Amino acid sequence: MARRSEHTQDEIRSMVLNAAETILIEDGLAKLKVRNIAMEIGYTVGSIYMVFDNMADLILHLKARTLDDMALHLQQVPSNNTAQCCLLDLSKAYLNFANQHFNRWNMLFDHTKTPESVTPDWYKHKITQLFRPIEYQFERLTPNASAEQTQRAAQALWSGVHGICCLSLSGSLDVVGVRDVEATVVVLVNSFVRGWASDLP
Amino acid sequence: MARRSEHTQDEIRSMVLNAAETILIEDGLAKLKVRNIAMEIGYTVGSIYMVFDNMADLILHLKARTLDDMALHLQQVPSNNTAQCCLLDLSKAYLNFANQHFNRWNMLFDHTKTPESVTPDWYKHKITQLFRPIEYQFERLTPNASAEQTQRAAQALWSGVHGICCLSLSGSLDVVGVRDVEATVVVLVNSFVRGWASDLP
DNA sequence: ACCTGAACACCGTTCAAGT
DNA sequence: ACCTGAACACCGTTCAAGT
Repeated sequence: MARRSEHTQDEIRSMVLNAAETILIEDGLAKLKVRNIAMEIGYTVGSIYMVFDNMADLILHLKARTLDDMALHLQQVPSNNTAQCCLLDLSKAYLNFANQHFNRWNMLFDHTKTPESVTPDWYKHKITQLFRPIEYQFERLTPNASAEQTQRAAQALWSGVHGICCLSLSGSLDVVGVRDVEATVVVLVNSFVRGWASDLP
Repeated sequence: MARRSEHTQDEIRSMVLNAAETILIEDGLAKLKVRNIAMEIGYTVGSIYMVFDNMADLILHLKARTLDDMALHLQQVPSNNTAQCCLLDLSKAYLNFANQHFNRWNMLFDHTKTPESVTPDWYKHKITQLFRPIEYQFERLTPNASAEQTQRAAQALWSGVHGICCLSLSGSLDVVGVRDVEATVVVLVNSFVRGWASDLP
């Protein structure tokens, strides 16, 4: 046994990542097991621990990929409209992404698989970057606001949009479909933006 | 062995529930195991399956308890102030509860332990009731709004507050402490309420 | 050096067997 | 009827042993 050398370590690493992502998308995070992945790529469980520290490490990289895809998704939203309109579109785009890539989006907020381990800085940086488009629109909306105020507004609204997606798509809320969720998001964004702008110079 | 009859089924049931809650509070949901609970109450694992269908069933009842406690916590917020002030206080109370009972609050939004099983109606009803105080304040704020509009506003704001707690307390956001989170919540509530009220008659 | 696969510790759940 | 505890299936992780 052993010593096949059919693939480089880097190749195996991306094979693992791809197989894991496919399982995640199709069956959800709960169904993602080392033995599944190993089976899928034609290696044994031990091989996976050659290229990833453990399951938590693997999942962290799956999360990173998802954050990257989400960032791309948000970057495709036109930013030259009115600020309020852009914020609406960004929020709808977020809801859209969460809905279309439900299992991957859901994974982002599952903290059970990685208990109390410190999230690396490069991962936190990706999250920060995700807030940039929203912050940019708030800078356009209220140019005289301080950087701190802008950042807080972006955090408040973006977290708010996330919260609606969170409660709605997870079925905690009694909302019918995605259109219904979108209507709630629209109410949040419009009211918030109007209220925020009316207070700032 | 067996046939001790030291406790009735109902007694065992509440012993299980209490022991589980203690473990949950002290060590978090990830550390809650059947064998832990059995050890704690001086019975064996099999006994737990006499009084609960399975772990998911037990956790559901832990969630229900937490929702009840949260409802009590929110009911203690004075409701005779201005609507905006009351909504602020309610939001702060929610943040407060999430912070003080972090492990129990966190459990409410962990869907990994109970995969795709239908949430019973009595549980959904508890969630609906949790939105009542917020809806009530929106009724006071904009008396001419339709019931549907009021409900949507309550859902938008309350989900928003939850989203901030969610991202902040879980460390996804780069916020320093609870005071910082509260400031973000204040921004959300104030802006939203002002924007909402300015649009409705 | 690379990879295997058996082994380990630890889960939730079941159920024949005792009293 | 109540409760036990051994057994089962299934996890993530490790590591001595092969090539």
